[in-house]
Amino acid sequence: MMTERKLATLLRREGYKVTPQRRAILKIVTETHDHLTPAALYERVQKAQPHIGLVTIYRTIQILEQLGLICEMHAERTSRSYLLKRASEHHHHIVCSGCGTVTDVTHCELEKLQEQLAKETGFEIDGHILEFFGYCRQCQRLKAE
Amino acid sequence: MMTERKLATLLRREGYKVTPQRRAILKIVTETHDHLTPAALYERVQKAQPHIGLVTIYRTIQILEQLGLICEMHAERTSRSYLLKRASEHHHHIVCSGCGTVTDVTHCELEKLQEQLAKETGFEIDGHILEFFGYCRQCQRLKAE
DNA sequence: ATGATAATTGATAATAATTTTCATTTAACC
DNA sequence: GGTTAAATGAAAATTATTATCAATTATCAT
Repeated sequence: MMTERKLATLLRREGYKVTPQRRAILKIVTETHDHLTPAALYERVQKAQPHIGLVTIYRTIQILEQLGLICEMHAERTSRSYLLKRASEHHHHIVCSGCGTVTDVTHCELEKLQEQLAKETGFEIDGHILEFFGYCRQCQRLKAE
Repeated sequence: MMTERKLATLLRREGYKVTPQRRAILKIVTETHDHLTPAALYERVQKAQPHIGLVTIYRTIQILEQLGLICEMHAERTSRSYLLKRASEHHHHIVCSGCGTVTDVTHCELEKLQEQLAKETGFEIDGHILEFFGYCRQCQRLKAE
């Protein structure tokens, strides 16, 4: 499991400083199971670090993304949103439209389809994005009420 | 094949007026094979309608999207981008990272996977987004040079 | 064809998301 | 503890998108 401490070590190893602001961000990111926009992350981090600036959030997100430690979601449109990369292999997400909880889908069987499509279309296919959305158990109950 | 004229008829049928501005937008959208951001569409439409406002582009895109006549792309992040919906059924796209050309993938076999995932995770899965990216034949050649 | 009417347009301003700049502060290393 | 390069935050700049509103215009019934 990825913890704040492990992420901090990874950052340090890459030459980044581990500041209290960054530590607070790492804490939130490792503890949450849903995807967060920069603004949402900012709001949560402020509780621990009231004087943090939104810019710091943006900058830290950028670093974490470059190091492949967080994933960007694709289904959201108004703002970007991110979540901790829990699975190290290639994987996809199921996102709850109700609460934003994200579950990983680690068995991806699109490579065959991808090869077939490459033959059919002449494209050299480098990758794909795939995301499922719907309602998690809890939100299904809430909807039913 | 979808033409400017057919789209215009559909708009009129839905109670929308077909203005010269909209006609110019429809023309570009039906003639291009890549996805366009509002700004890119604006730039192209201006050649035919120099006095058109960017707002009109946004508004027309919104109508076309509501009527299901264009698709929004998911891979782009800085701005939204759209393309004519050529296949009426559920389908996906292969996008060229070089030139932006989009090819439809009309055989989607994710329903089974989706059912399986629903069982495994307890999610009620409503849908998915899937997009492939890589290089089209022409851009492969250009890269090779 | 013409005129009435409601929708559309475009200029402008407002809002939202993201990035840049730069002087000040600070984590990491010795 | 001191040095140094990186990080921070305030503020401004940029980019994307949406809202407002007076002037214009496509459509439809004549």
